[in-house]
Amino acid sequence: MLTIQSLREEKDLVIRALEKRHFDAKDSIEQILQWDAERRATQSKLDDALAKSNELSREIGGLMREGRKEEAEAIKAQTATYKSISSDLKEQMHALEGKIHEALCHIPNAPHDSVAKGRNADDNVEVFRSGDASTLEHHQKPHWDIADQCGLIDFELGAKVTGAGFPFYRGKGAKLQRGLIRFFLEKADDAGYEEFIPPHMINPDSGFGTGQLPDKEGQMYHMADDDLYMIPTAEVPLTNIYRDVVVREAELPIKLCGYTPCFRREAGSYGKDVRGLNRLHQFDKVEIVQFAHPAKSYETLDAMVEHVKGLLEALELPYRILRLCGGDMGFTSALTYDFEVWSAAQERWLEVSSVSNFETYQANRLKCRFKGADGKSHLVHTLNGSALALPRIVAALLENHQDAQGIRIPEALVPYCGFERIDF
RNA sequence: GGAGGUUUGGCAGAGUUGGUCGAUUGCACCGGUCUUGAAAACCGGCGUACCGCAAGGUACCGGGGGUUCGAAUCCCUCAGCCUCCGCCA
Repeated sequence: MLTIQSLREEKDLVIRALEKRHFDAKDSIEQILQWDAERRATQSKLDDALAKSNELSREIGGLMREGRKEEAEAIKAQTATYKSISSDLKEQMHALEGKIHEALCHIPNAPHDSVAKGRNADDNVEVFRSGDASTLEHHQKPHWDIADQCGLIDFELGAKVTGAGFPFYRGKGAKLQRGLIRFFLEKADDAGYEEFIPPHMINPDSGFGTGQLPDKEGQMYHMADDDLYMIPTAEVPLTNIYRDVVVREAELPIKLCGYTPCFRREAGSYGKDVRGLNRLHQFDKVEIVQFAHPAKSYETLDAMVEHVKGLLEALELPYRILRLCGGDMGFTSALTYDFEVWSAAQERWLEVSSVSNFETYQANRLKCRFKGADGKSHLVHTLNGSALALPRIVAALLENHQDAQGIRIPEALVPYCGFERIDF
């Protein structure tokens, strides 16, 4: 969430930035600042009342030690008024803090200067394109037909055992999956990201830390008995490693990566969006996460974008990079680049990665700070990106690299898969 | 799942017959003296957050709640860790 300091210091800037999301924050920010002023005034009064009763208690302590019981009793009588004053003030404080917190939670991150205003995906700005995004003239089969014909992925079996959106990968389909995961992890390792295998369930505190809660509660699978959520992305456990942690400035940037399955309820999706591998309830992803110095986080973002580009180049897939407009950006992000690969048979772009800088928005919730040269604590900037999400990559590989006889595995991937082709 | 123990500042570790305890001490860390430099020794400093222009004040001894004029110290509750038993890949 936004820091109260940023609202105090640069309210107008924040309001103007949020307009790019078509989010009118003016009233709620004014309200928050008013509550904040009340809160501070209340705290002063509360502190005074507590100071007074602490003082009386010390006096009583002194008198009791000296055995002057009656005098002590007399002072005791005075404490009652301060006690009721301070308990009233405490209540007011908590109420105000609660309201401020609640209101802050409902304001999305302020977009970076470079973010366009825009309403939806149509207003995203294409900043880079690579490869030939044309339609295949012959043998163009959508990936679900190929997956079925070659026995790579069994959607019906998944539907029987679990439900729609939980496919089985089998044979070369499973090996391709495993090969891609290894390929992505090795590349992340080469780039200096430390590998983690995190838990696949998280508690509510972690969900709050990265911003899934309370905003996206309905998108996660929830285990009611234990109050745990299935992770929607490795971002959540990886980023929460540094919840309530003060790091040394010299440690930054901290680079983590991890492979996990991801679980999403995808409530409200339908039609061609969910056909085949386009949208699943469980999918595999390698995620990269960085904790960066605020002065350097946009360099870091650029480096992460370059890393993802390198992966897509190696897989020889046509892709483009979009800078998301205000209206299409996630709630917690300040700047997001989406990567989309071309699906030759579907003739559409499929999102395979989203690389974002959250600036201090997550760090403020996480309370992840570093001690600066000035001796003071500062919030870090957090960033993350998919590198990469598997299903749509598999879809694009199957569709774009098909010929009359089958599928060609890109050279870079062959050592990880152990085969060069998948024959029809 | 059952029984017992435990949870204190970056780490280690005092303090639990409630009363100048936000907390002894050691290590680590920072500054200084000494030294050509370093080590050692000695001296000083050293938790976090909030309120306040400041002086200063308030809160925090796993989380939450309670008793009390007053709680790290007592009670309840939840969680983590350790030991034993049970169950189990």
